[in-house]
Amino acid sequence: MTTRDSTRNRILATALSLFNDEGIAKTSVNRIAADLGISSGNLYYHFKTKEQIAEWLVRRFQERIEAITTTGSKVVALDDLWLVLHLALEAIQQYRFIYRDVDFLARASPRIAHRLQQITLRGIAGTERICSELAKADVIRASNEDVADLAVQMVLTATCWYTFARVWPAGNADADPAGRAAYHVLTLLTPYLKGDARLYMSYLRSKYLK
Amino acid sequence: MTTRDSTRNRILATALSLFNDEGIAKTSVNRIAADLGISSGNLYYHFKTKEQIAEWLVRRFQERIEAITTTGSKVVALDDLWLVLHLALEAIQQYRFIYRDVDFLARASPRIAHRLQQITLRGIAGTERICSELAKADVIRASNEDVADLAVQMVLTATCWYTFARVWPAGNADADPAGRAAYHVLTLLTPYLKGDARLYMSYLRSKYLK
DNA sequence: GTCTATATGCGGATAGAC
DNA sequence: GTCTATCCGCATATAGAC
Repeated sequence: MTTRDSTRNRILATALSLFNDEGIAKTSVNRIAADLGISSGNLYYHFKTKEQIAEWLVRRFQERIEAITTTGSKVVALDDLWLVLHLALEAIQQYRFIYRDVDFLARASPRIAHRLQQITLRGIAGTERICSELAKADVIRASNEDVADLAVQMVLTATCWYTFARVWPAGNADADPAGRAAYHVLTLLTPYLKGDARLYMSYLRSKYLK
Repeated sequence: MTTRDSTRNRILATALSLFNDEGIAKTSVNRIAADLGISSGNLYYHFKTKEQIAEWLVRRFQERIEAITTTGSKVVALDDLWLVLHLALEAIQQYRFIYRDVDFLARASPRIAHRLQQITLRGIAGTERICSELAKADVIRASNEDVADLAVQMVLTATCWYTFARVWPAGNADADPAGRAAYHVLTLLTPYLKGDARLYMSYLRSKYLK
């Protein structure tokens, strides 16, 4: 690993942290450099613009999300969905600036906008696949149409959760935010659940709603 | 009406339009003044800061939303919910900068953050009331717990819809965006619907999904 | 109420030395 | 690769004339 790679990564790490904590709009390139202890001239050597930094972070997020949603393991129980959801929501939380500042990002660069749309479409497709496997495994009872609607709703909830939590006081204070978020996404399945899957949901409810 | 009020209102109108079109972060006070054809000095006479402009817009939004959700008319059919939803989503669309830049706004001022939380809580409470009336009227079959979850999901979807549509290609291109959004919120009720309410949903589906 | 003029500072970005 | 120095432009905000 060359020194150059290392600095690049440290820039990305510091930027991610600042973007998450202060918001992209309020984070200046100078600030990133200062926090990292390097000169802004040096930073500009590695990234020509702030948008370029953001784009690389989005790219990393995409890789991570797609690694999660394309694991081809079989889905036969609610727990399998729970795991995937949890991993995805952890990633979303670690890169939470993305969905908090979606509008800013999409405006800043058409390439980022396109990448975000890709992520959404693949997320919905992956979720749809998982749900229809759950239907096949008799965990839920749902038509193809139901499953399609469900997948959209689940992805919407997952991606918007941390933003929504900001305006819903009951939604944030929590030791395990990703778990709480995953619970809320799973709640969408409630009316479709069959048999013991209902019991599992009750267990999750008791765990996440005090 | 004095001249002062008129200018104030024109500032708010221009600011709203620019916030919606360009985003708050990218809209400078100078730009608002320029678009309006007044000097920035004049604008500062009316509003000390950009946040103050935003706060007044949020206040107006709140008044409008609360006027919608506190209309005490009886809810006996899906159509009653449809109307309320449509009005709320039209308001959300007209003030769409609010939920697009929620994070920015909440950071900019604790008072705005608090106001947004108020709006959310009252929105959820109002939605819950409507849903339980629908249950009483036998339009849907849902427990109190179901209704509580449902209300949160509906408000989340309604408030985040226009943001989500930005990353979901299938969600935006539409002649009647508020109608489309309302349809998606109503979809959450699908599994709970009884009897002819199902037919009504089918009708909406055919109308909004081509 | 409204304007012009201006102070002040910060963020983005580059040049050139080491 | 990294630093220092620096330029440019824009945004916020104020002072004072009309």
